[in-house]
Amino acid sequence: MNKPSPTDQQRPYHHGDLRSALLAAAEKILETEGIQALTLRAAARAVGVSHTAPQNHFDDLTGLLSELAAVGYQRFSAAVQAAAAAVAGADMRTRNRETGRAYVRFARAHPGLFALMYRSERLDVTRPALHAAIGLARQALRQTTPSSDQAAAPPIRLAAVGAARWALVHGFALLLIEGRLEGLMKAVPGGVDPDELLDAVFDVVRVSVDNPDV
Amino acid sequence: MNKPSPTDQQRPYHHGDLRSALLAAAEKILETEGIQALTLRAAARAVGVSHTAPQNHFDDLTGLLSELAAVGYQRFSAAVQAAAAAVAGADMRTRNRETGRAYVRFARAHPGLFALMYRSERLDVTRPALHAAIGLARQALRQTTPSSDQAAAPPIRLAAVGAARWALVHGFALLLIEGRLEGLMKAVPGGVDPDELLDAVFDVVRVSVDNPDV
DNA sequence: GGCTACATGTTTACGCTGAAAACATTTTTC
DNA sequence: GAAAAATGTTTTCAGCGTAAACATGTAGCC
Repeated sequence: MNKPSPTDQQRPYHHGDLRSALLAAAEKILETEGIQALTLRAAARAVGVSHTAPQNHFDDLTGLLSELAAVGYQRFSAAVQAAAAAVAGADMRTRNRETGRAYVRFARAHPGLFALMYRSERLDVTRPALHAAIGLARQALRQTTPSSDQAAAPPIRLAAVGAARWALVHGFALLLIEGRLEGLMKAVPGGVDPDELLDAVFDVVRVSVDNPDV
Repeated sequence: MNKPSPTDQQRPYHHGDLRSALLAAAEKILETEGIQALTLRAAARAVGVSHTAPQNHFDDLTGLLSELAAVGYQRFSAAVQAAAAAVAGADMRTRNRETGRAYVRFARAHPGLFALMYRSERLDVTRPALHAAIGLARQALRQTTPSSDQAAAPPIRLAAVGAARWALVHGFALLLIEGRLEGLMKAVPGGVDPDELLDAVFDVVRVSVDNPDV
């Protein structure tokens, strides 16, 4: 009805790349204002589009969050893989430490995104993009624990090694970004930063299929 | 205005113990329908009270969630402490394993509550009840890692031991209740249940201030 | 070139939610 | 026994997710 006035010629009816713009805006909101502020309408507002426009690209809020999580998993996989590649020749202990560092580094750099990625109640894992991205991440992580040196251990022990490494790093990352390690870190005379603490954790932990303990 | 008719004499104007009733209803909703269904109004409906009545006891939604989390921390502390007490005489490795089992057992028994307890964006940690309950839990966990045998190790190593144990068990619990360990568990021929996997994790992990590795 | 299908945005509308404000009913306190 | 406080209710408002109807631009097809 309204013909475009000279001042709003800038904005054509079609955005051009609304999907990407919405994802970028959503990530920004997630990292600056928290996940409770990340709404469909807020993302639409940030891009300057009507509040139902996102539905065309993501169906509903779960869709937007899932696609955003998929982006997160892709970046996460790339980061882990790059870290693993950088120490490809080293022994397994070094490789695991380096990928663990990358894991925690990612969580610290994108705390909101990382938390979203592991908040399954808001995600739809059957979405193709998310499903694929999670598979990619799984693959990136698994390649770092090939246990090529300890081939024929009991399967449950191999599974336990994988679970232990994952749990250790994942738990550390989550506790860290939730601020739960603050007390522990401040209790050390002189203070410790997260990187130092993580290194110390690696120094203090041994994960092996042939653990001599019982 | 309306005098009570014979049929609703049952419900006096004052509930009697609305606060407790709301907390119980909230927990039930949390565990059966998930955290996104846990609203002030839903809790009020479940108890059969006006939708603003909860405000008198919890101010707002953050208040309700925080008080519920406090209840969770209290129960959690009791469970961990009971587990520790049951093996009070044993060596440290046994004590840590047993408290770790209790940690994971609690998370599995109350997955919604456990997730809420570590979802800080919805909680107000300055609430006295929650603050106190978290302190209690910290204390219950700390008493299991006194490292009485390794007294004079570098402080950062002691901190790392605590962080490592916590991260390992916490990460395991979270990955487990989010279903992220399903693949790992199914990959083991014959199948594994979470308890077995956790035991295997403990078998495979060694945490010590004097780790000989480097 | 023109016409039709489709993709992409907008407007409108509805029910749910959190929350504040004004009010009603008990209980407690002095 | 009256005043004050605690506890519930009713009313109201704005923000949210989502569906439906509609508008506008794009792309394929003849």
